[in-house]
Amino acid sequence: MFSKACEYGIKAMIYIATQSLNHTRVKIGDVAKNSGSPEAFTAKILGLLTKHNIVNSLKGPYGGFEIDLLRMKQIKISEIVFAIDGDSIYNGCALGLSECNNDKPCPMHDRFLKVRTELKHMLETTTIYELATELKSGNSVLMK
Amino acid sequence: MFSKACEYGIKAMIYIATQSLNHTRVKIGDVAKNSGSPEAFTAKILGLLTKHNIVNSLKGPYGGFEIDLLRMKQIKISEIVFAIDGDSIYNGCALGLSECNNDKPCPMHDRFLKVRTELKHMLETTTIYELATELKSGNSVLMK
DNA sequence: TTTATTTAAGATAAATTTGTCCGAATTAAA
DNA sequence: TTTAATTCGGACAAATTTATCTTAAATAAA
Repeated sequence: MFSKACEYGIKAMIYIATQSLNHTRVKIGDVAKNSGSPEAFTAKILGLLTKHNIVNSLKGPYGGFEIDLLRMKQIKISEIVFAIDGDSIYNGCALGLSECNNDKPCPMHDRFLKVRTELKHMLETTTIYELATELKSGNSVLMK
Repeated sequence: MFSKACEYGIKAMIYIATQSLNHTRVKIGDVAKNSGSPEAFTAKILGLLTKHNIVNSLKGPYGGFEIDLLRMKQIKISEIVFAIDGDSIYNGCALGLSECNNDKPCPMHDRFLKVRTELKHMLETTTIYELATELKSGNSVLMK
């Protein structure tokens, strides 16, 4: 469904958020370790998210990643997915047609639209804050 | 969402079905041309679907691919997806955790389950026959 | 039986995604 | 100002997916 890059990005964001709730800034090594993702690859993805102002980074000693509380309540999972995977998940045709719309739909268009609308709605109404608080309270886990 | 292999497989099946409705057996070249997919790759995927008894093939002159009418009404899109992409789309965790379930859910588990259940239901209730008749009647198109 | 036509199967190649490595830039503290 | 710790950026490498090519096997017709 999502690319690996996207999975790592979301997991990293959730972990950083849980730590930011404690006012703790985290280094990339911590992020990788606590989200069960490869460090160098996760670093690259966080660089991308930093550029998109989805997460905040500071270089040097005592540096690392953080998300401020206000921002954390605004950021929807859809923004992370969009920054990493683009809009293919929202607009791509199920059968890969480059032009697939209500006028000239692929055979699965209508049926697929319903599923995707629900997916989109879910991603657009779920915040990093929600997922982070649920994780923190032990209602979910980040690692297998 | 689906792999390219899966997209090609579904499109090929729909096209073959429209021709089988006319009692016309089709060669791989026709399939590729009329479904807008690469010929050799589509051939390989149809080989896989043939092994799974999802489509019927005949070698030699006047050979090609066909689906009999009865079978066409039984085959669900889910079977094609499963034959090509496996069950990852149904069982894979949104965040890639190897063990993600109700007991130890990833942070997106519940929200994702809802979307996936709908996707699964859609794939399990749509037959090749339905998609082929809709295509044949001009309600949809296979090529951009 | 020979020939032409078709799918089958496996080797190979190209493209994309996933992943690592290393040096540069930044910055806090000594 | 020097040093150490950190992210940043780009080159590189590995793995997977996508795609092609070539030869074999099957089969219908002449």
